[in-house]
Amino acid sequence: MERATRYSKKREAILNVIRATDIHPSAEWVYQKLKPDHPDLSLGTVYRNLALFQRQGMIQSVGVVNGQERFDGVTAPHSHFVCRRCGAVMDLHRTKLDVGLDHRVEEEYGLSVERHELIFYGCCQDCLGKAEAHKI
Amino acid sequence: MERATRYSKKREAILNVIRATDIHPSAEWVYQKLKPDHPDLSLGTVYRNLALFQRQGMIQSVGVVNGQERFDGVTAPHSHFVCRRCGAVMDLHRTKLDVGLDHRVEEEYGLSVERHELIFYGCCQDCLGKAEAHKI
DNA sequence: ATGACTGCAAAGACTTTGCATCTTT
DNA sequence: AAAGATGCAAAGTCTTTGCAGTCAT
Repeated sequence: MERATRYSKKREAILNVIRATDIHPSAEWVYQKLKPDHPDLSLGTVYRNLALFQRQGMIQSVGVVNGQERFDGVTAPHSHFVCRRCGAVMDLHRTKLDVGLDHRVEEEYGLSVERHELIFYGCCQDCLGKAEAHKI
Repeated sequence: MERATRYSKKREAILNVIRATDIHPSAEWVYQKLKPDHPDLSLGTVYRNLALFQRQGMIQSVGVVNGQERFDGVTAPHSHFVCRRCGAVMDLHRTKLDVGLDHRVEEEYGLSVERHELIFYGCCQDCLGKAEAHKI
């Protein structure tokens, strides 16, 4: 059983920052974002709370991009796109996956499936534009 | 342009090891597997060659599981299952994804899509069994 | 007061890299 | 001989953790 959690101003702030952005931030990004308003915040606290939020199911990991784990405050199922050039992670809310897919995989392979991730890799619009500009 | 690559006994061995298994090994696993036959192999060489194989498109990363990057010698599109308990990564060859998906995402979002990954997370059969045995 | 939360800094884990040496061509 | 490949070990990144002090209940 997870021990009781008390209120904490910094914990609240960390969750708010994650929920207020759609860039799927890393721990470091959250830390930098909060530093101005919480000068005494430490990176360890960010990591500890990210881990807590994950255990509680309030946020999810989108995976590791360029060595840094990226998080998503939206836990409803949706797909992601990862730019291999700049590391941007974006939501693809319009790309729906079959709702029964998890269950079908369970049946077919005899596994217990909790969730799935559909991730597209490529080059984002920004980077495509920059690459183009560079060539000219 | 990638500089020319010469033959190397160890490089060949590394690729063979990856191609001979379906466990989606980590660098460390490849290293340990080769150590008996190549006592003077170094982990750095494994990393360097894994990076090379990736650039050449001979292997692909399946992502980072429990802190370690995992690789797949099969580059043809297929889905994966990751056990959150033991970290096992397995192929789901029977779970096909729409072939035109990449292209449709490109059109819909104005991105350049190279490939996608569909990964299921849950508990594998082995771990389900162990959990069951533990309860009794 | 109790026990959770945090800052700080050290430790850990994985990966990358510089350099001298060995191999391939 | 020239240039790539490797071993070794140091360095680099990101993340976790121990401990003493602080804060919520």
